[in-house]
This record gives sequence, C-alpha cells and structure tokens, in this order.
Amino acid sequence: MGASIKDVAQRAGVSVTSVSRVLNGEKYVSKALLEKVNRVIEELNYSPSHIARSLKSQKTSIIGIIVPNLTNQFSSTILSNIEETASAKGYNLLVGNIAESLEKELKYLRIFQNMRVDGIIVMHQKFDDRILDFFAGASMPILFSSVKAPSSTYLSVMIDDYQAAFDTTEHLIQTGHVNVAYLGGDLDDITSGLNRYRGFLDAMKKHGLEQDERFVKFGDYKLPSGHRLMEEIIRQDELPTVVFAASDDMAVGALNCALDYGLQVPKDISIVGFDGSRITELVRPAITSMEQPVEELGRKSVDYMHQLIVNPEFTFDSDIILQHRLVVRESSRALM
Amino acid sequence: MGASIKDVAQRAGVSVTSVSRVLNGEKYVSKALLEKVNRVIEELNYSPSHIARSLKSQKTSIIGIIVPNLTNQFSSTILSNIEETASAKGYNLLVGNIAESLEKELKYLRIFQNMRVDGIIVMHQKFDDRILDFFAGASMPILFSSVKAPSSTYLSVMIDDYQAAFDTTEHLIQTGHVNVAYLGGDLDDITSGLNRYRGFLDAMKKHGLEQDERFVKFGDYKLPSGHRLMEEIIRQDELPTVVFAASDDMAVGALNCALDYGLQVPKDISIVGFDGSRITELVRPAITSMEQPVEELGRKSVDYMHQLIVNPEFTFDSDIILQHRLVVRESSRALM
DNA sequence: TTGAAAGCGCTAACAT
DNA sequence: ATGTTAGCGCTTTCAA
Repeated sequence: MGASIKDVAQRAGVSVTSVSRVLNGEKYVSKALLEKVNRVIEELNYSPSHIARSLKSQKTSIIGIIVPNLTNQFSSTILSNIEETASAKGYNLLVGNIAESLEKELKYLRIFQNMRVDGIIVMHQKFDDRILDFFAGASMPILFSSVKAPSSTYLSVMIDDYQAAFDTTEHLIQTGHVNVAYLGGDLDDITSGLNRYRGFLDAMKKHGLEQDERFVKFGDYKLPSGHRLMEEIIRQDELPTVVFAASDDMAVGALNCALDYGLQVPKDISIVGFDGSRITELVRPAITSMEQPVEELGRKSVDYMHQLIVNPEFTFDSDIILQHRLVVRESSRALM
Repeated sequence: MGASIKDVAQRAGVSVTSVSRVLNGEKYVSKALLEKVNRVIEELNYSPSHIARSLKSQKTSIIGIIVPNLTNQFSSTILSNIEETASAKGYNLLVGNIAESLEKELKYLRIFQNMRVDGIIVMHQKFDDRILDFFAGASMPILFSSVKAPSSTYLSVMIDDYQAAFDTTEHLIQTGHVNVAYLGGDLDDITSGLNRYRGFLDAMKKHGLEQDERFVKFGDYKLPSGHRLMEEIIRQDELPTVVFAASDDMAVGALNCALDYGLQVPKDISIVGFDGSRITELVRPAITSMEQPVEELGRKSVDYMHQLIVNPEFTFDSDIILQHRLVVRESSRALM
C-alpha cells in the first residue's frame, strides 16, 4: 500500500540509511540531503512503519490494559486518566474490556503477550490459576491499578480500602449513627470486597457496636443489586439510620429504592457510597461518597509502569497507597 | 527477551518453517514433529510475535478508534459495544481518547497511520482542515460511527438525527405540549447540533407552532450547560411545559436544576433527553429519552468496518441508518 | 557525510 | 513431510 523507506530512498536518490537518519533527526546529514528527503516524504505521503520499528527495537510503546467493564463509570474514569498520562508519555493503549469474564481476560492477556506490549495494567481483581500462571510467566511488567495485586511480586497503585471503609464508618458513628447498614461486594474480592467489609466491621467494633445481621448484605457492586438489597432492608421491621454501600453504583441503587418507597433521603435514611465517581454528584440528592483520587491513580499508575518498563532493575518494597477522602454531600446527615 | 521461532526450531531440531506450520495448524506435519514442537513451545513458553506477523502480512488486526471523551457515558457505551463485536471478529482496539481536542485527534490519527491499523473508526464530529486532509490521504478505511461523515466518500453508521428530533418533538406536541423549550448543542456540529435542531424546528412548524426565542438555548451537550440553560429558562417570567434537551447529560442538568428550584418533574415541567444512555434510567425521575440503538451501532460499525478492510472493492451508496426509538419514562407527561 | 549489509521474527514460494 | 531462502520495513554496525 503505502510507500516504504525504500521508495523514499529511491525517489530521492539516496540510501535508506540516509532516509532513516532524516527520520530520526540524526546529526551528520547535509542540508541538501535533508531537504530532498523531506520533499520526497511529502510527495509520497510517507509515514514510517511503527511495526517495523517495533520489530527492530523490540519496543512497541503500547500498554495493554485490562478493564473490568467499560460501561462502568468508575472504570472508564480511571481509564480516561490513565490514557491522559500514557499519551503524554508516548504510550498508546490497547484496551481489553473483559466484561467481567475470565475467559476474555485470558484471551486479552495472550493477545498482549503476542503483541509484545511494553507493559500491562490490570484493573481487575479476581483471578483463576490460568491467569495467575500467565502473570508469573509474562515477559513484560504488570501493574495493578486501583486493585490489590495477587502477590507482592507485582506493584499495586491503590488506596487503602480497609482504612477508607473504616474512616467512612467511623465518620457515620461519630455523627450519631448506630444502626449502620452495609451493602458489600464479593468477599473473594480482596480489595473492594473483603477489605472494605473488614474496615466497616472494625470501626463498628472499635466503637462498641455490633453488626446487625439484618443490615449487612452482599451483592455485586452493580446498581440493581444495590436496589435489591435495599429493598430487603426496607421490608424488614426496622430501618437503619444509614446505609453504607461499598460502591457508588450500589449506593445509587439503594437511593433509588429508598425514593421509590417514598422515603426521604437523608431525612428518613442516609446513604453513603464508595469510589467518588461522577454519578454521585449528578443524582439528587447528591451522594456522600468515599472518594478515590482518580487523577492521581491514573497518573501514578502510568508513571510507575513507565519506570518498570525503562528500568528493569526498578524495585519497590510496598504498594503505592494513595489518599482517600470522604466527600460529604446531600445524601447523609448527622443525627446529633 | 522471549524465545523466537528460531529458538523453538533449534531446540526441537527442526526448521523454522516446520514450527511455523505447527503454529498455523497447517496440513502436512507429521504427528511426531507436531508433538515435539508443541512440547518445546511449552518448555520455552513461546508465543509468536504479532509484530513480526504484521510486518509480514501487512495486517495488524488492530482498529484505531477516536473517542471524543471516555468519561462520557454515551461514548463509552458505544465503545464497549464496538469492543464486543471487534473482539469477536478478531480485532483489537487502540483507543484514542481525544478529550475533545483536535490537536490530540490529529496526533492519534498519525499514530494510527504509523501503527498501520487496519481501519479507523471515528466517533467525533467537528474537524479542521488538517484532519480532513488526513482522512483524504489515509491508506486505511475510515468509518464514522454515530456521527455524520464529513463527506460521502466515507461510510457513516448512525441514526437519522433530524428525524429522531422531529419525532420526539411531534410526540410532545401530540401529547398536548405547546410551549416546548429546546436545549441544543453546537450548530456547527452537523449530526447532533444542526440536524436535531432542524428536526425540532420543522416539527414545530408542521404543527403550526413557532419557536419561542426565550425557550431555545444552546450549550455544549454537557451536564453543567444543561443546568445553566435551564436556570436561564426558569428565571424568566413564563415556564415552558416541557424541555427537550439534545443530549441526556443536558437533560440531567436540566432535571437537577428544576429539582434544585423546587419544581416537580413532570408535574410542573416535563423533561426529555436524547441518546438513551444508561443515566436516564438511573436518576429519579427516570428520564424520557430518544434512544439510539447502541448495541446495533457498535455491531454494525464493526461489521461494515470489517467489510471495508477485507474487501477493498466494497462500495456503498448511502449511510447506514439505524432506527431510533423514543423511550417514555417518568420525567415527561401528557397534558391532555 | 553517506552507503552497504545484516538482522529483528515471521511466512510463503520453492525445492527436495 | 520437511527444509532453504527471500523479504516484509526499519535501525545499526561497519566501512568508506
């Protein structure tokens, strides 16, 4: 199809080496040659093949990224922030949307391997053995963004989910809530399932409160499950004063359910989410949420990935923990 | 780093051709050779280089995609649907998030060119000359998804925005609305700016209604502009009975503004959006919206792109127009 | 300052 | 059924 470096060289009457030199802005090219070559490049609408360069240099400047679900607000926001830094640093993103399927994750990981991407960023959390094997045998650096890596061999850039859930719960208790409901995620899911739940539990314990079995329910982070679990709670004899959901989507589901049942939020019941995705600001009432620093998450993920790529000796002795921040909005109120 | 086909060949004591044959599942390989080679492939954890294959075959099986904004619900939903079909068809997606910057769009287009992607899908709309020049000189097929192509040389897969806006407006009029407000987008933006506005206008005209200057305002499709324009409308002396926003984000902005001003929706005022993105179902009241068939949009975009890629003689004499559908939810009501 | 030639990892035409 | 070799488009010695 397009012209190759050879075509340019021939038309310009020079060697391919010279064209290569012009392409790469090297020294030791005469002005005449430079101009001639550039003219021909224009004429032929030539553009150098990244493929060939990659083959030669063994670098693709591509980062493969495993996204759990593109339709999820939080994922796509992080993706967007990762893209921004990656692009600025000269990396391009090959996006593997796995739609929560391990089959698809494995498929994409193998593609990344074949593609010889410079590195892989994983934003997903629950793995099976085949995937762990892949990680172990991969020839490029792998970094986990917003989730805990399956082993300390890999770097994670994330918040302290345990502490964040602890702080949220403590805030609720300190503002007078005693009957705290918790809508959690899959406990097999270390970062956002288990750790957040443990943070909630320990904060309750610290303040001498016990978890009320009727008020602790587990779903799948998604909106419908928030709605469903909330419905179970509402239909019971007693109402908690606040519902702490382990994801914003679940919080929105819970909010909608409360509104559907004619409850006033936060007058009748407070609702608090987790993640700080944009959705919390755009529903009414706007939802109080434990916010993750998405810009920093994106930036640092790429920064460290870049380190891992350019410097094979780069070592770390712990995860990169970013600061969380509770953003109080309209959906929660103090009881005192 | 990793092993090459040569390493496999040597270790197995066969030629590279034989290894290649095994890799590609060709006929005429003895069972013994096949097993030997496969064993060595396992031992060496070998995976064939897609780079080298691409260089040889002049096919990358990569589709470059220009996304206006990853944080936008509608964009990422389409992207997700495109990804699904693309992945099923063996294509991988290189995502160019341009964050509405033409500089960045051009940058990504050039990268796609260098990368020798098999095709480019564009989900963006307002171009400058440099970008149009790029399109004209590109050596791979270019397809426009959900937006109108800048010329009929390119294929568009999209709905009929004019007709969709016309139908929405007519529906409102037929359910008794006379004072219809319209929150539009950039009129330079043919598909969603100009055509939707013209559809609105013509439907009004058809029913003998004139647009009320006080009720027609233009923003940028985003939520804050919907809020702002709605505020301008509310602060005027008279209220329309319905607000038709040219995007769901603007509709949500308008809804929030109405709620913030203590209006009841749809009792005091109806609100209608455009796009049918998930957000319309998750706010309260859920928003009536002119829905675009996102799954079909994604699927057909990739189907046609595939055609363009494999069959250079593929021709079309018109855009691919998909059906729109008004989904009535809680935010609008009939006045009769 | 310029060029010839080897080689990156693979496939395919040709030979045997 | 298997192997030899050229070549995809580029960069990089090495030589001139």
